[in-house]
This record gives sequence, structure tokens and C-alpha cells, in this order.
Amino acid sequence: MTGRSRSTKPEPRWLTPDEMETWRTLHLALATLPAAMASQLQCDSGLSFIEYYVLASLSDQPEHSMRLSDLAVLANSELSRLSHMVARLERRGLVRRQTDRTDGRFTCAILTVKGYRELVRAAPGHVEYVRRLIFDPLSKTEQRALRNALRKIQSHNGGQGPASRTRARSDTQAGAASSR
Amino acid sequence: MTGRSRSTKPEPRWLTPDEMETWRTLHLALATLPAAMASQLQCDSGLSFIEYYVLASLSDQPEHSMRLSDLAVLANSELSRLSHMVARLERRGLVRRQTDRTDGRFTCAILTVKGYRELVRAAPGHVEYVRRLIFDPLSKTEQRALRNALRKIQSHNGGQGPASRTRARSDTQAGAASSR
DNA sequence: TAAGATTGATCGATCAATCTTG
DNA sequence: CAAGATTGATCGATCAATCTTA
Repeated sequence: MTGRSRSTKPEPRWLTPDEMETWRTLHLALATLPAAMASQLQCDSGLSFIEYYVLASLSDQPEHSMRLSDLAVLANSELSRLSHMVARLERRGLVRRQTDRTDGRFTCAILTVKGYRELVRAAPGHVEYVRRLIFDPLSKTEQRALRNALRKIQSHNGGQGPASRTRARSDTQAGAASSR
Repeated sequence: MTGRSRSTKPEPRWLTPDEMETWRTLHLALATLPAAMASQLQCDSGLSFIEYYVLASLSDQPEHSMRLSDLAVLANSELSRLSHMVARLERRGLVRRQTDRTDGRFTCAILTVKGYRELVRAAPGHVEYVRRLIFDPLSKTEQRALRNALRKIQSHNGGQGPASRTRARSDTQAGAASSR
């Protein structure tokens, strides 16, 4: 049922063997790379993948401060998830929250001194790891090819973040199948 | 701290602007693609990404049966996670468990008739979605380039599944930083 | 009221025991 | 004992309300 099986089933358009190979490779990478980076960060700094990028994003901002809604976009995260996450980071003293002075509807997350210190401690190791993991194995040409392919996939699918596809799809013969 | 900031910090070797771009693209894809596929499967069949591949893997086996430990390798999953997952699938009647007759140490997961039916119902839509998401935007050349790049990354890093990097790394200046 | 944010409930993933079989 | 598997506890992600401010 993964595509390489015999053809006695109600197949629509299966993947070609070649596509199948590409698919397996991509599938593996999708599982493996985030896990590797998460593991590195967790071991070396006690931060999760996303927590790191939240702190990093804040550190790139003028006052080390950003509205949660903007942060959510940057982190490809939902607001709810971010709110929970920032609450945890706040409990750990890495970030504090403050209502936006110019518009009370917004909440800003602000990097604390401690949070900045932890980030500075974590960053070199992480960058080094990413370099070894992703860039060292590839030539410049291969890097460009990788980026190009991923970009095309993204833009062909509307360059969406999360919260797309939220209740869509009626074009496949799936209809009655939500057993949950 | 993501690489494009001013250079007044204790940097090791930052990424070049070009690498930075590749990195952002990859980062986005790593977050976006699994989410999109998970969402499609969830909506159309009530199965998670991994559940689907577990069922699909079973359906490719002789007796629609596989040892959990083998399944774990195939699914890039840990045994513990798989055990919980199979327990849930069993409760839903999609799979049943049976001690391996030839060696009582193993447990086999076996696709039920109902499980097979659900898989057959889910497969066409999923394959179609993957095709549109991944393959339609790319030429054959670009597909090969993508696969090539990801393969190089994988093999350069030892072609590992999960459960690598479990307590390693002492080469970065991270030492005292596990706040958990 | 609508957008931003928070909260509580639920579910799955992870980790560290523990159990079982050869 | 070692490998395979299970279990319970904990933590994070997700979803559906709910609250707040302009």
C-alpha cells in the first residue's frame, strides 16, 4: 500500500518507482532532521527546537521584544501553542510578558537577561551542529538545488504556514471516513 | 541570533547569507510538509501520519503481519511509542497483536479486515495529495536533485534513525546547560 | 464585533522503570 | 543476562471555549 505492491488493488495513480524512492528519502529526512536538531538543542541547552527559535527571533528584534501574534507567524506556530510556550518560558525566567503600551490588545514577549544569556550560550553549538548536519555534506550547487526544490514545493502550495487546510478537501473520494 | 544580526556577539562561524536562506527554506519545509500531510490524513481518514504508515507497512507484508521491533525500524519510531500506538490501533479494531509463534519474545502486529479496509479507503486520497504536494511542482531533474541532496545529508550523518545522539556531544562549549 | 490572547481538557510522545522470554 | 515489549508518569501540542480590548 506504499506503492510498490502488486497491482490488484483499486489504485488511483500510484507513484512511479522513482518517485517512490524520492518519497522515502524525503519522508526519512522529515522525520530525522528535526529529531536530530531537537536532540542536540535539548542535550546542550535544555531548549526545544521551537523554544530556541522563539528566543532567537526575539534577540533579533529592537527591544528583544515582539508581539505574540507576530512571533506566531515567525515561528510557524499557532497562537495558542505560543501562549502556552511563552508561559512556560516565563516560569523558567527566560522571557517576560508585557501588554503592548501602544495597543492594549497585544501582548509582547520580551527576552530577559537570563534568557539572552542562555541563548548566547546555546547558539554557537547549534549553528555549528546545523552546519555539520546540513551544509557540510553539500556543495554550493547542491545547496542551491535543495533550496530551489523546497521553494518550488512551498510556493506551489501557496506558501502557507499552519492553519491552512483547516477543513478543506472534498475533491478526493474520502467523504465518510472521520472515525474520530 | 539567527545569523543575520550585527557582529558584536561571540560568534563561532555563522552561516553565510546564502546558507541562511537555504536554512530558512529547509526549516519552513520541515515544519510545513509534515503538518500538511498530517492534516490531510486526519481530515480524510482519521489516521495520523505514522498510523497510516504503520498500516501501510503491514499491508505490504506477507500475512499483513510484522514484528513490532521490525515495524519500529520501518517507521523510524521507538518501540515504546509503537507499543502505545499499536495498543490504540487495537482498541480501534484496526490491528490485533499476537505473540510470534516461532519465538515468544516477539510480538506481531496484524492488520485486521477493518484496518485493511480503512487503509484502502485512505490510500488513494493520500497518494494523490502527496503527488500534488511534492511531485507536481518539480521536474524530474528537480526531483532527482532534491533526493540527491537529502540522501547526501542522511548518509553523511550516518543514515541514522531515531535514538542516535542519545547523550553524545561534548565538543561544543555547552557543558553546564541542561536546565531540565 | 473582531482580533489577540488565555485557559482547560484531551491526546500523543517521551522517558524511565518493569516484565517476559530465550 | 539481553533483547523485545509493556506500562505509568510527565510534558507538550492541539482544539474548543472564553476573556479582553479597541
